[in-house]
Amino acid sequence: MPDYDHPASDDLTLLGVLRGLADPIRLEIVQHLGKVPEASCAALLGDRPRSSMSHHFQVLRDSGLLHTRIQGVQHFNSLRKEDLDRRFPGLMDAVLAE
Amino acid sequence: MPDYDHPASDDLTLLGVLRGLADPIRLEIVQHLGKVPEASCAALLGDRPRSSMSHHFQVLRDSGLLHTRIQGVQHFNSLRKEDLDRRFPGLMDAVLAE
DNA sequence: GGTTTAATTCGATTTTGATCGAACAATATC
DNA sequence: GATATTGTTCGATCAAAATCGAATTAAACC
Repeated sequence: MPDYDHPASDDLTLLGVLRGLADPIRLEIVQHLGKVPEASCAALLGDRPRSSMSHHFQVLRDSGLLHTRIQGVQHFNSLRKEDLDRRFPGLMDAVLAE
Repeated sequence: MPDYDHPASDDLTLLGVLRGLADPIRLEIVQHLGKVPEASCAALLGDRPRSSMSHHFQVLRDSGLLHTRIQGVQHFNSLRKEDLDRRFPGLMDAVLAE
C-alpha cells in the first residue's frame, strides 16, 4: 500500500474543491475533520460500506481537501486547512461554520 | 411565462449551494454575476445552446444562487449576494475572489 | 394579425458519478 | 506462518446530471 500523492496546493482549483464538497457524505467528512486534528477512515466510516467510503476519500484527496497519513495499517486523514486557506481565503471557514 | 418562485433564504442549504457551484458553466455564470448588478440570459449565453443554459439557470435559481427578474421578454439575473452572505458568511466572497 | 426576439419546456441521449460486493494488499499480533 | 484488522482496487450496476434539437410560450413591434 503506497503513500498517496496529494496535489500541490498551487494545483488546487476552486472548481475541484467545490466538486469535492458537493456531496452529502463528503461534506460531512470535511465538517467532521474541521473539528478534530485527524481521524482514521474507520472513525469516519459510520455504517457505510468501506468501498464506498474509500471512493469518497479518494475524491477528497484528489481535490486537495484532505491529506492522508499512513501509519501502520491505519490511514489518518486531516483537512488541508492551511493550504486551502492560502488558496481560497475564507472558503473553508464558511463551510465549517455550519 | 410566469414569474419564478425563488426559495426563501432560510430554506437555502450549504450542500445545495455547493452543488449549484460545482459545475464549470455555473461557476462562470456566478463569478460573472459577482461583477455586474444583473445580466440577461442572452448576455451570459456565450456560444452554448440556449436549452443547456436554461437548465443551468434553473439549477442556480433552485439552489438559491441567483434571482431572475422578468422584464418584458428579457430575464435579468442577479446574484443573491445579501441572502447568501447572511446564511453562509464569507462563502461567496471566497468564490468571487478568483 | 404576422413576425421577430428571448427564453423555456419537452424528450431523448449521453455522460458522469455513486454504490457496493468480492477479491486483494499490507501491517500487526499471536 | 496463520489470523485478524484496515483500507484499497476491481468491476458491475444504478442513479443523477448534462447536453441539445425541436417545439412552445410570451412579449414587443410593425
